[in-house]
Parts: sequence; C-alpha cells; structure tokens
Amino acid sequence: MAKVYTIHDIAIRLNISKSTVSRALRNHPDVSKDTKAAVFEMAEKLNYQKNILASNLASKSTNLIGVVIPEIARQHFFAQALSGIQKVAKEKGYIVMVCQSNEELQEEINQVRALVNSRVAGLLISLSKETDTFGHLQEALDRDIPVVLFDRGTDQIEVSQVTVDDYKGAFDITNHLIHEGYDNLAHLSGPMSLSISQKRYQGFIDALKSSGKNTAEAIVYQCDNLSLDACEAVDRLLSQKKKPDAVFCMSDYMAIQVIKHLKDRGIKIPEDMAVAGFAGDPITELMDPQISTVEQPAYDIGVQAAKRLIMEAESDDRETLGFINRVLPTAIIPRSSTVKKHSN
Amino acid sequence: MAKVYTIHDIAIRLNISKSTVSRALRNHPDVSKDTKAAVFEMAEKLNYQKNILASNLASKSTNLIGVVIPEIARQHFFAQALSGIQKVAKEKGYIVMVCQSNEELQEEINQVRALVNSRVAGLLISLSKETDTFGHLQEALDRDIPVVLFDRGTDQIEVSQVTVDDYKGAFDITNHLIHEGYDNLAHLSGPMSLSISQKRYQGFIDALKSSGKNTAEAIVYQCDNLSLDACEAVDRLLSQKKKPDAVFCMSDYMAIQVIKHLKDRGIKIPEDMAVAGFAGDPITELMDPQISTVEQPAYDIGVQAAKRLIMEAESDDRETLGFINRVLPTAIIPRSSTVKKHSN
DNA sequence: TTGAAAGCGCTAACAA
DNA sequence: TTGTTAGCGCTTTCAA
Repeated sequence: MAKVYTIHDIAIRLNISKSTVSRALRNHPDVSKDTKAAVFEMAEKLNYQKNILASNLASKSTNLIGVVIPEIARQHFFAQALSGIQKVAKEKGYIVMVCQSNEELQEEINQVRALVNSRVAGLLISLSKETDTFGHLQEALDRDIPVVLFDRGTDQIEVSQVTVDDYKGAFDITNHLIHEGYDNLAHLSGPMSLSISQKRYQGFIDALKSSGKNTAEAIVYQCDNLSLDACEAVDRLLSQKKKPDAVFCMSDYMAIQVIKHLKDRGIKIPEDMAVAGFAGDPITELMDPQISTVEQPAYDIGVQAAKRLIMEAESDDRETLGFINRVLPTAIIPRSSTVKKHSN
Repeated sequence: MAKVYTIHDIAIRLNISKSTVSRALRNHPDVSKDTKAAVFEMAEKLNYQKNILASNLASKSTNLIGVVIPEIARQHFFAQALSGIQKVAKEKGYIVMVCQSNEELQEEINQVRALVNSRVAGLLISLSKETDTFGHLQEALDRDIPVVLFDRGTDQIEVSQVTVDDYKGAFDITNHLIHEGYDNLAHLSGPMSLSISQKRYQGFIDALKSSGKNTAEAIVYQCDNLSLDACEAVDRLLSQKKKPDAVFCMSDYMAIQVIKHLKDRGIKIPEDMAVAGFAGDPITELMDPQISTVEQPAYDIGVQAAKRLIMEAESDDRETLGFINRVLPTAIIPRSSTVKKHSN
C-alpha cells in the first residue's frame, strides 16, 4: 500500500512548520512566494492529497452538498436537474451526494439526517409525495445548514425554493387543448399532497373556467400512486357517460402509458382522444404519436437551486440574505398527440 | 442555532469518561448494561448525533461508497443499478456518493480522485466510453481502496467485476432474428472502446456464423457517439445495396430512435425491417411497436457489485479474498418489433 | 512571514 | 468494566 503523505511530511522535508505548509496549500496571502513554490513542489513530488476529513473537522465545514430526490429512474427531469446541480457544484468546489427517498417520507427523513450528520454544507431537496411534515428540514436549518427546495416545494416551511410555473404550464396546455377544439377534457392528476399536482390541477381547472366550461363536470382522476395503473385509468376514462375527447396527464410517463392502453383498445390519437403530458421528457418526441407536453427547464432548475444554496451556505449573514422563491417558466410543446392532422 | 452536543457533553452529565460514552454508543461489549442505557438515554435527550467526520478521522475509515457512472439520464439501467447499490449500502450502514463521468475519461479521473480524497471505503465504477487508461483506478487500489467494476468492465486491470452476459444476449437476440426468418441482418454497435460494445458485436457476428451466414457481408455501423444520430444511421441502413431486413441496436435508446426514423420514412416494422434493442428498459414495452430487447438484471448488478465491494472493504485479508468476475445472465424478450404477426 | 500550541470530536491502546 | 492518554491530519489563534 502506497504511503499517504500529510502536511507533516512536507513540513519535515522542507524544514518548515505544519502551519506554514497548511497555509501555503490553501494559498493563504501571508506566505512568501518562495515558500509556496517549495511547498507546492514537494506536495507534487509526494503526490500529497489533503485529508478532507481532517480538514473539514478542523475547519468545521465541508464542501459537501446533499441532494435528496424522490426517484431517479423514469424521471428524466431529475437526471437533468442533477446534472445542473453537479455542474455548479463542481465549479464552486463542492462534492454532491445524491440520495433517493423513493417517494417515502421516512426514507427522506433518514437521508436528510444522514446528510446532516455528514455535516453537509447545504441540502437540495425535492420533496417526496408523502412529505407532509417538515421537522427534518427544520433540524437541518437549526444546525445552520441551508436548505433549498427544488421543483417540489411547499409553503409549509420557510426556505428558498426554485420551482417551475406548474400552474401556467397546466393552464396553457389545457388552453391549447380547448383551442384545438376538444370539448370534454379529463385530467389525470398526481397525489394532491404534492404542490406540483395541486398547481397543475388548478391550472387545468382555471383554463376550463376561463373558457366558460363547466368545471363541475370535468373528469379528474387522481393517481395517488405516481406510477399509475394506466390500464385502470383508461378504463375509467372510457367508461364515463360522456367520454372525454382529450386528457391532460400530470406527467409524461403517465401520458405514455395512457397512450399505449388507448392504442391497445383501438382508440385513435388524437382523433378519438387527445393526450398531453407534462415534463418535457425527450422521449415524448420519439413516441408515436409524438406527445404534446409542457417543457420544464430541468437543467436550469438544478443550476439555480445549487447556486442559491451555495450562496446561502457561504453567506455570513443568512438573516439578511433571506429566502428566494424563484419560479422558472414553462413552455408548451404542441405535438401530434393533441393536434389533429387537418385541423387547421 | 441549536447546540450540537458531543460525547463530551454526555460524559460530563453522566459523570463518566468520554471513552465509555464512545464505547456505549457503538455498542461495545465491554460496557455494562446500565451504563449503556444511561448513555443512550442521555444521547436521546440531547439529540446527540455523532460527528462522522471526527469518527472517520479517528478510526481511519469511512462508511462512504463512491459510485461513478457514465450518465444517468436516458439510462434506465444505471438508475436501477443505483437503486440496488443503495439498498445494499443502506443495509450495511454505508452512504453512497454518486458521480457522473459524462462518458469522459478526464471527468472520471477527477471524480475518482475526489472520492479517494474523501477517503471512501470503496469505489463502484462503470467505465466511461473513453476510458482506456486505468491509472486512476490503480491509485485507489494503491491506497487500499477496493474497486469493483459493474456493467462496463475491462480486463486491463485486475479488480472484481460484475457484468452481464452481453455476448450471449447479443448472440441470442441475433439468433432470434434469424429464426424469425430475417435474412440480411445489420448491427448498430457502440464504440468499440467499450467492452460491452465488443461483446455485443461479437455475439452478433458469432450468431451469424453459427447459422452459416456470410459475416463479411454483415452490415455493421459503429456509433462512437452513444447518443447516435439515428437519422444518419437509418440513412446508411437504407442506402445499402442489399437493404437489411433486421437491425440489432446495441441499446434500447438507439432502437427507439431508429424506429422513429424508420416510421417517419414509411417503413413498416417489423414487416419491412425488424428492430431489436438491448437493455430491457421498461419503456420498450410501451412503444409502438413494442420493442424486442435483451433484459439485464440491472438492480441485481447493483446489489451484487455493492455486496462484493463491501466484502472487500471490510476484509482484513484482501489478498486471499482475491477478485471475482461475476457474469449475470441476460434474457431476450421477443416483442412485436421483430415478430411478424402471422409468422408462425 | 513564520512557528508553537491548542483543539476539532472521535477512537483506541493501555492501565487501572 | 471504566478511565487515561495519545493521537487522527488538519486549521487557527496567538506570539514571535
């Protein structure tokens, strides 16, 4: 096993003190150019690598950012956001630790605790669908660890948040449906515990209202389980007395599944039923038909959330820094799953 | 800011020594039941959380597992494998740090270095497509940090590996194509720097051979860029003098894109051209047509790789432990993208 | 500009 | 079974 050198080894060899080596390595201004040069050279020569544990322990701070997301599989959004986070983290010299809550509150709590115990510099969290209590976040804040919520936020606790305009996205895509001539709209919503579900639902409802539709009759099927049983959902849609001619799904993955089941039953899309999703997953463009969706700036959400977190982590006056609540724009992408071929 | 208690605080309050508290907390056998109870009670009362940095520094070991994967977006496989890793890690009390290399060698090196500097207990790596040098892995090994390669391995360095039977999967799916009556097969391979590309390619070739086909004529289009330009690939396929009637793509994502472009040109699948993928991404089942693919035990790869890594990390005699080279089975899933409706 | 010394919070001999 | 002591490798006063 290769010997691991420490600042002590460098100090001995250079006949200077540990402290000077430590300073030199961190590019402290109070170290002469020559000493620095010598230290760096020796460090290079010995292939010295700073012991981060010791460094963090002594300085009482880490360069770790903890990220907790619900689930990474099947969610292109989170993969993208993560890339954004990692890009910023890298630029600023932080290391990212990613954990999944699997949409479970208890797991989210465990992960946050573990991260807090690892003395992370800050926490980036997208809430699980079960999260209706926020003590675990408060614990982090109490320990002076900043928390920034991204995509899935809440107004139950005061922290910075970077989200997307879910309401407007839903409103716009619903409007698009209406303008395409669909008359009897349905919505497959997510669990109402999630703020994004609520906002998308509200956007849907308000778009109906603003077009003078009777929202009482609007068909809404709430899928508490995000990986819905599309088969059942489709059954429900088709068994309505007044069959819907368009359905707005709260996620792209839902839309994909719904489309499959509709096609299996010989239902033409969009002629017999239009289907729209939400998220802007690139896969929607590769489907047949291509799926209309609401694009989210996933990467950018990650970037902004991470930037803000680091700003809060490095601030010496968090009090006056306050919190931000950034809402990034969404954009609808109309495609053939909602646009009839000869309908214009 | 909430006060953070240490073992010192507990010791003072209980009028015992720090060491006893430390032992009690770790459930050391040499501590009386009563003392333990008292310590745990006080720890609970003060909401004591062990400082992992200090603990790790003193014990010269961490409970961190570093994972480096090429890219998480668009790769259901890695998301799944990650879940398997996290499950095992959690069971055994480890924390997982995930990094992406973005298929770049330099980035992979950086991540490995960062992880090594964080004194991880072990490294789980799936090589980037550019990785053709292994000094960074050797550095980790030299520091006595075990490395286990998963999915994307190499025989250039001696470490444990958990992979999948890429060769057989490719062989079987090609055979399936042949048995379905396709005659002129093409293969869209990945970069040959990747062992998985090589093996899948070889499986394809050998299956042709074993059926007495002329492999010299086999159409192979190598996509060095994993996110291939499907449009171009399809062009190439269609411009062959002897147009292929089936194409085996080295990934599901490739297959999805190829299918889209074929359909755009009015080519019927599988009548005019059959398309098969590789990976077993659940999305393949939701596509139209459903895509034949080769299933990989993604979650299980993660589980096995993590178990092995932890075994190596916790072993006090790595020498005699040696290395393993576990190859998990693949299974082909024939679906309608390769099975003609009335073809049996 | 440099060094000495104390200490971050914990673990781990060694003694008692 | 418990306490004492000495670190782990670094940062950070305080003095020089």
